[in-house]
Amino acid sequence: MFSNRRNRKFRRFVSLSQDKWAVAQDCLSISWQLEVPYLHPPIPLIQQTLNKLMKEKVQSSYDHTILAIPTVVACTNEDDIKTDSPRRKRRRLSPGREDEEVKEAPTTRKNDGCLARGNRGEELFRWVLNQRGLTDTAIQNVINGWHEAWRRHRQRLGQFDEYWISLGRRREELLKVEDPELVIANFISQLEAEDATNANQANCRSALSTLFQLQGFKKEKINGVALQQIMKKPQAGMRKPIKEEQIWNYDQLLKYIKNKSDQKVQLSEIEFLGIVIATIMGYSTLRLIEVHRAIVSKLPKGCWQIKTAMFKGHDTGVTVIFRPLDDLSICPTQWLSSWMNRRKKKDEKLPVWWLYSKNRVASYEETSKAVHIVMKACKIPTGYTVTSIRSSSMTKSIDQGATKTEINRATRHRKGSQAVANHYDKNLNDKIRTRLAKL
DNA sequence: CTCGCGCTGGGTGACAAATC
DNA sequence: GATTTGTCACCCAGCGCGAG
Repeated sequence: MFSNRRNRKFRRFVSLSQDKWAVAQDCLSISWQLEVPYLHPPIPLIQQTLNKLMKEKVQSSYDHTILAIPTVVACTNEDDIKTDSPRRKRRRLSPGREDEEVKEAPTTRKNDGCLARGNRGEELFRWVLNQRGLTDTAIQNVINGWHEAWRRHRQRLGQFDEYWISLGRRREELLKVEDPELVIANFISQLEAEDATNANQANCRSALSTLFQLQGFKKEKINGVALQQIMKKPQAGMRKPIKEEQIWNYDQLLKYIKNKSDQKVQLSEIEFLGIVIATIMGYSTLRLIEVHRAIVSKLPKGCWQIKTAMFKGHDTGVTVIFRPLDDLSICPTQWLSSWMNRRKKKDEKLPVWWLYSKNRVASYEETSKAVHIVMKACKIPTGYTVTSIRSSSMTKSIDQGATKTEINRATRHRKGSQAVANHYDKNLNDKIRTRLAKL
C-alpha cells in the first residue's frame, strides 16, 4: 500500500498516483478486508491508516499486518518483508544472512509460508536432518556432496512444504510418518491433478525420496509398487524418443576458423573467445562448462595443457594436452597462444577467459554467447546447442572410421559406446539404406 | 531525474548421462 | 529400464549505470 511501481515490495500494490500496474489507486478508499496489508503510509496519513485498520478489522488479524513507518523501515529485515509470490520474487540474501536464518529455523515462526520456495525447502531439509541429530556441519557436508542436484532438491522440497502446510499438517508430523511411500504418492498425485510437468513430478519424487532416505528409511519403504505405478506416466513422458537427427558438418566450422586465422587482429574479443573455445571443445570433446572452469597453462614445444574438473559422472579432474597439428590455422594450440598473446606482460597471470573490454573473467553465459556467435557466423542452422559441437566432431570421427576404442577414450564416457550411440553419433542411416538398395 | 540496457542470480523445462 | 543428477537454454525481476 502507498507505494509505486519503483519501490513496491510485492507484485500487487496500491499506488498513490495513477499507475496501470497498480491494483488500485488511493489506499484509503479501498477495502482491506481480504488482504494482508503491508502498509507504508506517508507520515501525514499514519493516523488515518491506523483508524482504517481498526475500523476494517482486517481478516488476517493484526499480527500479520505490517505497518512500516520511517523508523521501522530503517531496520526492516528480511523476515518483515513478505513476498506474495515466492516463485517470481527474487531472493537477495547475503550468505551470512542465510546462515543466521538457518539458525533461527523457527518452528514457531508464524509466517514461514511467505518465504521464497527454495529457502523454505532448504529450511525444511536442514530442520529434518537436525531433528535426526545431525550437526550443522554434517548437514552442510551432505549438501556439499551435490553439485547441482541440491539447487533442485531445495526447490522441490519447498514445493512439498507448501503442499504439506496446505493440507493443514505440521512439520513435526513429518517426523512421525510411518509410510513415506504414501506421502510421496499422494503428493505426486496432487501435482498430477494440478497439471505439473512430468519433469516437475519426477524431481519432486526424487527430492522427497532423498529426504526420507536421509531420515533413515530404507528404500523399500519409500519406493513401493503403488508409487511405481503412479510414476509410470511422467517417466514415459520424459523418455527420449530415438530419432534420426541431422547434424551439421564439422568441416563447416573448421573452414570458418581457418579463414579467420589470418585476420585475428580484426576479430572482436568476444568472437575471438568464441573461436578459441569452439576449437577446444571440438578437439577435446569437453563440455562448455568444463572448458569454462578450466585452468590453462603453456608447456614446452608449443603444447598447451587444459586442466579442469568433470562433475558429470566422474567427479574427477581431467587434463587434456594439445600438441601442434600440421595445419596450425585450425589448431587449438595456436589459437590459445594468440589469445594469450593479446594480453600485456604484466597481466599474464590473469585467468584464461579474462575479458579486457569488461575487465573481468567471462561469465559462463558470455562464453556460451561467444560460441553461438561463431556458430552463427559459419552458417550453422539456428537451434543447435553448443554441445552439438561434440556431436559434430564425434560424428566426423566415426565417419572417418575411428574405432570404438578410440571414440571411447576420446570422449571419456563411462558407458562409452552406449552414450555415444544414443546422443552423439549423428550419422544418418542413409549409407546403409543406399547399400541395401543396391541389387 | 528518467529511460533503456546489460548484468545477475534464482527458477524451471528439456535434455544428457551417470548409477542403481 | 528406473532413478538421479549434471548441463544447456531461457525467463524474469531487480539493480546499477550511462545517456539524454
